[in-house]
Parts: sequence; C-alpha cells; structure tokens
Amino acid sequence: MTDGAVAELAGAARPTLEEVARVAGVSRATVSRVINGSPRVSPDVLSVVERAIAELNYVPNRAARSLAARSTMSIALVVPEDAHRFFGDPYFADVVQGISERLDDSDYVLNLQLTHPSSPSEKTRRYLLGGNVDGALVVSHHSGDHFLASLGRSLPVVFGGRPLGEVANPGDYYIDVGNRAGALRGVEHLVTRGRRHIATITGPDDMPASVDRERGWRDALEAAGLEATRLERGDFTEAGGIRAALALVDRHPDLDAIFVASDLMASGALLALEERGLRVPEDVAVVGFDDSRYATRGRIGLTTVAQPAQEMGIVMADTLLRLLAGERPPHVTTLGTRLVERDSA
Amino acid sequence: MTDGAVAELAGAARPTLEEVARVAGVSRATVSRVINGSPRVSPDVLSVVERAIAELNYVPNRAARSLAARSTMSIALVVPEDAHRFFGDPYFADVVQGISERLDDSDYVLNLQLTHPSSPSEKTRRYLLGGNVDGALVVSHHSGDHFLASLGRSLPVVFGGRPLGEVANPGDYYIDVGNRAGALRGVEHLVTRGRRHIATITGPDDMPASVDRERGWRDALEAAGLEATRLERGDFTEAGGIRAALALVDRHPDLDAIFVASDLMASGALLALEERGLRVPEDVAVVGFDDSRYATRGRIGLTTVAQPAQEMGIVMADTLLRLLAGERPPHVTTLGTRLVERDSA
DNA sequence: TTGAAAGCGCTAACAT
DNA sequence: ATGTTAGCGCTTTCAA
Repeated sequence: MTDGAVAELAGAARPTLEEVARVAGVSRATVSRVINGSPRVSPDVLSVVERAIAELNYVPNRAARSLAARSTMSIALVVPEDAHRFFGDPYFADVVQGISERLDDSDYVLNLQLTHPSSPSEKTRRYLLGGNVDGALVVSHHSGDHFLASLGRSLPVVFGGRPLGEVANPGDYYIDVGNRAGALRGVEHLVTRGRRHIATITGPDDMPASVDRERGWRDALEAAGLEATRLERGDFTEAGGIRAALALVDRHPDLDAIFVASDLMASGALLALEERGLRVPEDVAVVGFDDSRYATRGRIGLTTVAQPAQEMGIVMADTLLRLLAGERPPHVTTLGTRLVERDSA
Repeated sequence: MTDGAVAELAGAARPTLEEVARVAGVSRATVSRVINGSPRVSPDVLSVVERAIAELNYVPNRAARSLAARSTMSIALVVPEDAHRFFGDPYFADVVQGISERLDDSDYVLNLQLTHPSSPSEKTRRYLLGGNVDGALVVSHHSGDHFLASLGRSLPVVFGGRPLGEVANPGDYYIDVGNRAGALRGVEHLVTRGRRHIATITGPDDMPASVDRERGWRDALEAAGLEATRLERGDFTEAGGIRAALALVDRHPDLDAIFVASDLMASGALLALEERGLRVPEDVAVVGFDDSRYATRGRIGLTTVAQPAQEMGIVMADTLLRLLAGERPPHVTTLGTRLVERDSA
C-alpha cells in the first residue's frame, strides 16, 4: 500500500470508539456496551452515545473487535465443486440465496471458498482452520472428502445434505431433504397414473441425494409389486440425462415412465425421448426432482418433486447461527418435499 | 459462545507468534519478518524460525494482523443481482471462477456480497465502507446504482464491464469486453454468408453490454449498406429470447438472420424459430454472443461471439491486486472477442 | 540483522 | 450503571 491515494482512501478519517466516547462524554467501555446492545446502559447515556455515533458516522473496526472478542463474525461458505457445476445448478442458487437471506439479518458476513472437489487447497485448509471464520457452511452434492468430513471436529460446521454413509460423524450437523420419501411420492404418482414399467435415471452413486432417491424409487416399485430393474446412472447434467434416457429406451423398449433424479437430467431425457419419437406423457411419463427452472423451460412442463432449496439455505444458516450463539440446534433437520404436477406425468 | 464445546473448538490451542518466537529463540519482530517475507532476516535465523512455525503448526491470526497492519486482506465480491440471475448466467460463473483462480495465488480472500440490484442494503454499505475489506470487485450486468457508482471514491474498486454512460467516473477502474467490435464481427459474418435482412435481439437498454452490442450490429449493417430496422429488445433470459424472436419473425417475415445479444436468448430464439417451422440456418441464420454452454446445448450448435469471461475475472482480480499493491494498473482494460463458428450461421 | 517497545481499536473482567 | 485496566496477537518504528 505504498500508493498515496490508495492509502489515503483506506485510512480515511474513520473515527474510533475512543472519539465517540470523547464526544459523548463517556468511557470507551460504555460506548462498547452501546454498540453491543448491552442492557446495562441508562436510557439517557444511550441516546447521547447514539447521537455521537450518528454524528461521527462511526463504524466499529471489525479486526479490532475480532481480536478482542475472539470471534470473527464471519462464516465460510465452502463449495467443493468447480464453479460451473456450482453456478450451473439452480439448486445451489437457491441454497445460497437462502443463506444470504438469513445472514442478512445477522452480523455475520459470508466468505466464499470455492475449492477443488477432490481436495481443498492448502489455502482453504489454512483459512478454515486458521481462525478466520467462526463457522462454516458446506454445500455440495459430493461428500467423502476427508478434510471436510472431519472439519466438524475443529470448527462449528453445518452441512447441506446428508453426509455419505449411513451415519455421519456423530456430532455433525446437517440439513437434509426427504429425498427418499420424495422419490417414493414421485414414483407413486407414476403408479397411480397406471404406469407399470417405471425406469429411473439416477445420479452418481457417491452422492447421498442420488442414493436416497434411488431407494425411494425402489420403495415405491416394491410397494406396488413392480420390478425395479430399469436403471441407468446419470451425472446430474443435461447431457448425462440424454445419454441415460437413450440407453434406457433402447434397452427397455417396454418402458412407460421414467423417474429422473434431477430436473436438469429430466430435461435431457425429454430431449432424448423426443429424439426417439416418443410422446410425453402418452408414451412415456416423466417425473423429475428439484422443481428448478429447468422444470418449466422446455416445451412441456415437467412434473417434479419439489425440494425446498432456498429453505435449505435458510435453515443451514440458522442452524450455524444458533450453534455460534451457544444454543443446541438439532443435529439433523430434514426438509420435506412436495409433488408439483405439470404435463409430463 | 457460551457453549462449552463450541468455545473449546474455537479457542483450541492455536499457537501465537510469541510462542513461535520463544521456540525459535528469537524476538517476535523477527518472527513477524519471517512471516511477511522480509529480506532483513539472516538465512540461519530464517530456517530456525521456519522450523518452529512448522513444528507448532502456526497460522497467523488474521484479525491481529489486520489490526496492526491496517489492512484486512480480504476483498468483497459485490453482486448487485438477485441470486438466480447471478447463478443462472454462465457468464458470471466464468467470471467468478477467474476471480477465484487469481485470488488463489494471493493472500486475499473473497467476501461475497449478494445485494439487491436497485439499492444495496444498509448492511452492505456499512460493510464496504466500514473498512472490512481492502477493495471491492463489482460484477453485474447492471449499473447506474448511485452507491456503487460512487464506491470507487471511498475504496479501491474494479468493475466488471463498462459502467453505464459514455464515460465512467474518471478514476474508476473497469475491465470491459469489446462488445461493439465483437457484435460487428458477428454481424459481418452474417453479411458474408449472404444475409441481407439481419435483425437483432438486444438486451435491456440500461446495460452497457447490451447497448454496445446493438451499436456493433448497426455498425456492421451500415458498413454493408443494409438497413438496421429489425430490432427487438430482450432481457437476457431464454423466455425473453423466445418472445423477441417470435415478435421479430411475425413483424418481419423477410428476415433471414438474427444477431442475438446473448447465447441464452439465442437459445430461446432457436426454439421460437423451430416453433414457427423455420430452419436454421437455411431460412434464418443465428449468431449469438457469449459462447456459453447454451451455445452447444441445443440440437444445433450456435455460431457465436465468444467473450473471455474467465479472463475477465482474472483480469479484474489482478487489477485490484495491483491497485492494492500500490501499482498503477490501467483504468480501462478491454478484452477481445472471437467468432466461434458452429451450425447456426 | 535483530530486539524493545509502542501501539492498532476494541472487549471484558473487575472495581466502583 | 459506569469507569479503569488489561490485554487480544500482530506490525512497525526506533535503537542497537
């Protein structure tokens, strides 16, 4: 910061708490109490101090605060996905929107940490473990990363989505979506509509959401006495959906419905079906999952299992905030889904 | 932080600089010099200190550092767009990817500030002006916000995209894309291909990128002696592209080409054209802008003007970093575009 | 090249 | 209810 102009900007006459104290004619401790909303301040002193703060346009110095209070008032948003995956998926958009919304009501700020899915960079590790944030929010479809999985032992962390494996580290906090129940509901809908040869396009088998939705599909078929043999694995991309749907119709010409684990893949499936000259829903009914913008983007509206992505964000943030406030929020919160009927099934 | 477990986690035995100094048998000042890469440290002392740092697994406390050094080592990423717009646009994904990439090589971290497009919240204002960050990066298609427009006077700021209006605040730093030249090139391509009734679908007229691309379209038509009358304004969404294209073909049945100001809108236009039974490129040639994933998503590949979005992010971050380092980077950097030929024109 | 010492701006006991 | 007094962990003159 050797540049004069920049230095001047950066250091521009920001009043300190001490100056506020002087102007208000009180001690620094009192000003500090006012700032932190302590109840131990008399009304008149309060107003005098507030006036001084307004007059001087005082804004507390965050670094000093952090140092003295041993808390940074910031939260890391860890995204172990590459930017395209992250941004391309409307689900994340909603989650982040929700997080951002909830945090707006707090004094915490969000630090974005885009990190490589396979292994967070040294910088990220240092950052997270170096006391730069008070807590972390981890959003990703993936999981299984060693570092992140154990992050909860060194820092208050809330995961979006159930960690991989039947049980998470005991003590972990996570917000899950009723993926299995939602998928079950979606497939039931297909059954109700008279479909009998119901296939599924799943996501990668290393993602809990994917595994759970596949289970729901099986649950529903089993309950209906149908066989769960028509399965193709996708990768949560549109291209993957196209590929999987093509493989499915070629391998199982009798299929009359597909439950797809995400709207984006479903959107690809719709394209593939059209390509093969199959009508939706007449020949093949399709149910997606998400209720993202992809559900209404194509020629025909996608019937889909809606998951409350934005609420996921809100609840994640809320849970972490409660944790930081010393409360004991539930370790697992499961959010419900609902079926949104459109044209495809 | 009254919760025992949380408090313990947060305060877990992090060694201080002082302890490193003790272990290394030197003064705190020396350790500080080592940390900050000062040249005034003898090789042997350097290695002793480094060993101590490694041994203790020492990570400097950011707050203390900020307080003492009067710099926060963090940068705000201000996004005056609602989350959906932001995340839905692959352009932003690339920009953020670029920013994140460049920042990975630095000691700065990114603070995400999603703010309302029309007027940043009080919290955001306080945050930015309250000395919480050393500088800011503003990415948005919009501009014209008073607060953000004047932000550059209080803090080192780099804008992505040219600010609205012919000239920016003198002193502002921004990275622009050769939108006009790019559009010109795209339309020239159409002219070369023998098209004579070339329409355009623009973006909102309050976005510089949009205005510039429209200009480029006019430039090209004028240079070719063609008339620039077939224009429809879109909104940079796919639905908008559909709407605009429909309006265009209905109003100008003679049209034989459309230059669309974004791939997403072009993708909509392709849908609309198909809807009307027009073949692409035989009946109507289409050129988009961006070279985003939407360019290759549809049935037919989109010929488009590629803009270096990721580079935009890299250059933005780089410019801010240089500014913060006291250098004098150029106020305006214009990035080039190039035509990517696929099937649509 | 190294160390001593004085803060950076705030919070948090502890007194009063 | 308010003030006094120590720091929080680091950087940075200034001397040596």
